[in-house]
Amino acid sequence: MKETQLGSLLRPVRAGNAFEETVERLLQVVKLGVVPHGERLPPERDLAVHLGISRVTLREAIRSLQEAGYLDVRRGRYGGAFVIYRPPDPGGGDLAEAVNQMGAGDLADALTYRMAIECGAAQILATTTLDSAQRAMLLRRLSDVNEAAPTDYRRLDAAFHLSIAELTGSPLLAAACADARLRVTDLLNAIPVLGPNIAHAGAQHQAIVSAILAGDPDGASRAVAEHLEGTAALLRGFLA
Amino acid sequence: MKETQLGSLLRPVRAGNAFEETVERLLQVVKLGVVPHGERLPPERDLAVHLGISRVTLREAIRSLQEAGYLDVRRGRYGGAFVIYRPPDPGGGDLAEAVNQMGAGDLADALTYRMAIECGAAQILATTTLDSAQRAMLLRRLSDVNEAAPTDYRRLDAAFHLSIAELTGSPLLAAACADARLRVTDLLNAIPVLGPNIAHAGAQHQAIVSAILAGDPDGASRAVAEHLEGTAALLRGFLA
DNA sequence: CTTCTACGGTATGAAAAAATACCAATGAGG
DNA sequence: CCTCATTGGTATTTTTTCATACCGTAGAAG
Repeated sequence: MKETQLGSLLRPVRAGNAFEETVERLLQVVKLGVVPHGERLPPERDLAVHLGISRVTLREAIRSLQEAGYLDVRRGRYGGAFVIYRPPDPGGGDLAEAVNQMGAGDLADALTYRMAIECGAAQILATTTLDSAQRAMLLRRLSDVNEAAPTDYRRLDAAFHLSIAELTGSPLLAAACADARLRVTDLLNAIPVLGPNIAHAGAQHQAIVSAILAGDPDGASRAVAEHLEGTAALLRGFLA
Repeated sequence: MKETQLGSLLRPVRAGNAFEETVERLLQVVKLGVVPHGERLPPERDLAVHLGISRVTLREAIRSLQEAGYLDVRRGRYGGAFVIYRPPDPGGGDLAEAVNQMGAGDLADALTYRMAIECGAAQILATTTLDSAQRAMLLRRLSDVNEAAPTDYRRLDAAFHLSIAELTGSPLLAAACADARLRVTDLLNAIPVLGPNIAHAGAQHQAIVSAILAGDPDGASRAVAEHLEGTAALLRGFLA
């Protein structure tokens, strides 16, 4: 009984070594399309500072991503680490395989976590008074994703969801939201991007934004819950 | 515009060195009263495994807490690291000082984060069908905190809040909830535990549990929001 | 076609952290 | 009392990570 609480606090101080964590982080930046195909990552020195690691460790991580075919690293001025990864076929991959690569418990955990974070974020944003720039940003992200080509859909969808957390002004919340999304990226990428689904998701995105702008926390939260429950149910279905 | 999103993902891979993080973690276990006065921490070897660090690093952290007067370490069988820390006077400390030790931005961040996480967790728990053991646990935690002596109040309050996240069954969410609480522990400890406040909080705790058991997500979320908003407003008031 | 400079590439020594093995003390139980 | 299992204490080596300084390259600008 007290053991549960100890477990929540005495969890690992660090997920792995600096190298592995860095590879993972960069990989997700690439897979999420935050730095899209053809673009380059920030210079090594800057990146190392932002990630809070030494340049040596960062370089090891970059090299492993280079060898894995995600990055093209060029030297000289105007050089850098260019993303050559292309998001998987929007037609979808082997979802069952992707789901089973992750443990059943881990999947449920990730889905619950994401649901809580994103509902909470939307709810908070709906209670906040947004200035015009913030409203513009939100609407911009909404139209971006709802007008996206299939190839860019996942990337812009992620950007939209993340924007909600970022607009709350809480870096902690934004980080948690990014983290939650990262845990299901591979699974989402395996789901085909189909017209009807996009249209449905688009309406839900619109509902989320409307509730936020209307200052309706319950509505915003419920809209997010409905939106996420769709994919969550789909993913859970592949556990059996 | 894209810079914000990069910032959310290219944040530091690790908060500090292993030693500092370990000290911080253990300190919060002690301050939160998860291991109460007189009890002992798990054996070093177990602890090191749970925290994912080497025993050497763990021992350095323990020694610094020992020197700081939080722990009494005894050797031999039935020995261990015993907590000798006593929670601060429930009469409250210097709140203004505690608030100003933390940056204004950090405080707002922490409060927003906590609000989102706890609202989300309560909401999710309210949509879950709880078995009898889970209901019993929730009610137990509720009565624990609502019947607590002033000395134990903060500890049992923390346990109650954390239980909500734990009962969702998501370790990630539980960890996030613990983390959110830890960020405001020092501030809460500086707030005097007064009769009227306890009574008020008790009613709110009751409302939260009722909404959860009634399967009312919006109500649960709103109850949590109201509960947290009280202390949040108080803390924010000390920023000026 | 030279220069300038922002980038990646390399080398080296120090520090932090981990892995491993072993020592020492304590106190309950026989 | 003595035993012995469990716990903290110590020492040593290896691996990882960091800090710093410096080298090499490309390509735009002149």
